[in-house]
Amino acid sequence: MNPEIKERFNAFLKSKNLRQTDQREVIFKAAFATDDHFTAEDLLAKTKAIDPTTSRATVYRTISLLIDAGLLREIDLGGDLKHYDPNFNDHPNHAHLICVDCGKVIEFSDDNLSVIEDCIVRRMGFRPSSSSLRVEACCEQLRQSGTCPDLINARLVRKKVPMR
Amino acid sequence: MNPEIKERFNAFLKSKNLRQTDQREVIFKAAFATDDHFTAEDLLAKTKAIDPTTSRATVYRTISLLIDAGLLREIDLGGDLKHYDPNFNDHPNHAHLICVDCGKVIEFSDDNLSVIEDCIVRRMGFRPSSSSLRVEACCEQLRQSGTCPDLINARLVRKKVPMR
DNA sequence: TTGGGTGCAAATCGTTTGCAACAGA
DNA sequence: TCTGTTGCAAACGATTTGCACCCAA
Repeated sequence: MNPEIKERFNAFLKSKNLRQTDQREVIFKAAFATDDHFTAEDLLAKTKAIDPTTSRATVYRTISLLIDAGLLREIDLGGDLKHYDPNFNDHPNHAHLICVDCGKVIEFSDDNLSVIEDCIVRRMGFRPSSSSLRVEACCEQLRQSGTCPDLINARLVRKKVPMR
Repeated sequence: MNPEIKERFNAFLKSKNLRQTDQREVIFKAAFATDDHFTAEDLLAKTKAIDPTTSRATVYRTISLLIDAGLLREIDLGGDLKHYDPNFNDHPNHAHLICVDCGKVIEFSDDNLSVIEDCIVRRMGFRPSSSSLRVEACCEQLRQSGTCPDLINARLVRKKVPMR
């Protein structure tokens, strides 16, 4: 995990006169240990694996802090739960492709796409500040062979496949 | 309002052995009277304006039906409430630009964008089925003149500006 | 010391559901 | 008639909040 992110969190806390607590430390670690996205409940579980005494309320409150600090982003994976993505620090403009067959989530980014999007928005008289793209798609493997390796997990679990 | 959409709804109901009821009629009318997007609560209000006896439960149930029928799409406007967009029938690939200053929502679509997106996803081995793009941006007018005509409505109300 | 932080449990709020009465086909 | 449909109120589930106690600075 990129140590610079932790620096930024500490700086953010200081700038707002907020405190560096053990709980915030643990939740931060849990959130950025991998670049997997997660729900609030996922993060509570990851956190409790490190320190079982951490409360759900504090996890929610810390998620808000991390978002305010610009370190975490809420992403729309199309389900009913909110998902959070800790990977925008390393890949600022990535989008999400969701396999409608197995629920796999694949991150991708493309400069041509970013540039075109930027142009269109500017031509409309705006200055882009953030964008979020989600594509749902079927995998060719399933289409051709009638099966998909991850089909068992379909819909319920949205597994992440990291960027390149 | 495009009368063909109503046909499609009726055909959908028939195909599923579902019934054409007065409530579904009224809710449908309320949803497609304009091409404005709405929340469930918005739709309940629009519906009650026509027939005050319609219940919240039926509105929610009918929204699900309209989505299953492919006539209505859930869209992500970034807030906490789910929004629904009845305008994908006339503009199948449109995206949403949200002004971070006044909350205005502007629909747009662009063929270059659609094509590039399609190419990228296919190159990754998938066949695209649906995509959702939301861009947040600041309006130049605010940046230059320090004011924006709709600033008063900032954040809370997300007003819609229709396509072209 | 002191103002922010925490855990707990209760409250909130959008959405779903069980059920008895109702109504298309 | 036979099912699907409705309204109501209760249930649900994710998230937020009030509060008394706790602790970083």
